[in-house]
Amino acid sequence: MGRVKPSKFEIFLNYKLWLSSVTGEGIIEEDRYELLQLIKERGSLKAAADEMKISYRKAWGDLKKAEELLGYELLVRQRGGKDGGQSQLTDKAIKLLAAYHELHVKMDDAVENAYEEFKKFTSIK
Amino acid sequence: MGRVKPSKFEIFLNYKLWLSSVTGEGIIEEDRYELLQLIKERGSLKAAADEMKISYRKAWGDLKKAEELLGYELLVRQRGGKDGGQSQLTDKAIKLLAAYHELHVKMDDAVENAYEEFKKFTSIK
DNA sequence: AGGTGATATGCACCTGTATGCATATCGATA
DNA sequence: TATCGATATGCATACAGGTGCATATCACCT
Repeated sequence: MGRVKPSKFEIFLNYKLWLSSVTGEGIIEEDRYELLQLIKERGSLKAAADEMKISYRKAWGDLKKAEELLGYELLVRQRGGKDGGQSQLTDKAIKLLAAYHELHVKMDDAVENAYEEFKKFTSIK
Repeated sequence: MGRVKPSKFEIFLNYKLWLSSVTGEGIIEEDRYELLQLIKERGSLKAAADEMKISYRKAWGDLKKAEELLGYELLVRQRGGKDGGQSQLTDKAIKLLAAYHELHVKMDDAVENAYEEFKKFTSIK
């Protein structure tokens, strides 16, 4: 979520950006982006969920739904083995993350600009 | 809520913009903007709520909370009278709406641009 | 072969938010 | 001054999404 605080005013300007299916169901938004990012770093869904302090149950369910909506896999999962298992991002997932990030950066800029406009409003009062 | 559909791809790009208090509590977002807009046109909170198909109870509660967070009134209410009563927007409310709208227009542009970036992603596939 | 720890998934519960319902207040007009 | 319809507000219920818990599966390592 983006956030800007116009000075001298107790109003904050926020925005949320997300990718969705035709039906409007969310695929990737702020939290899922972070979750995927953490999985990429930790190589584990559980570790990522723990870090984000959300239940593994939810993290898993969210990703499953996202994959279902996208029609392709976001994770390469491995069960069993030395450490019990692990998960990595697929190439598509990595590209999707990059695209989302790109979008977010652009939106941040836009909000920053819009903020100027808002300051005018606050000065009119 | 803004929405753009990158062609040839079943993914939609959405965003939501809202003003909030320091604590993050929402003051004005899409729905409340529309509600206020309708009140402006109809001169009635009830009529606006009906039109939006939300309960009067909720509409009323939402506005009350918004006013509370802003620290000033959004509506000039009148109870009783010929038609039972009516509501109009205060000057501040009108300015706030205009400011919000301005922000939204800017964001729409930004999304439109970001959309180009996203198309690149979809072509990589 | 058994232990271990992450992935996989159903289900019951919990909690915050919306909806509905009930009721009070108010004031111009008939 | 009685009526009517919108504003005002409490409260109980309905509902959705998240959390926790339980349980199964899997495969490397000792």
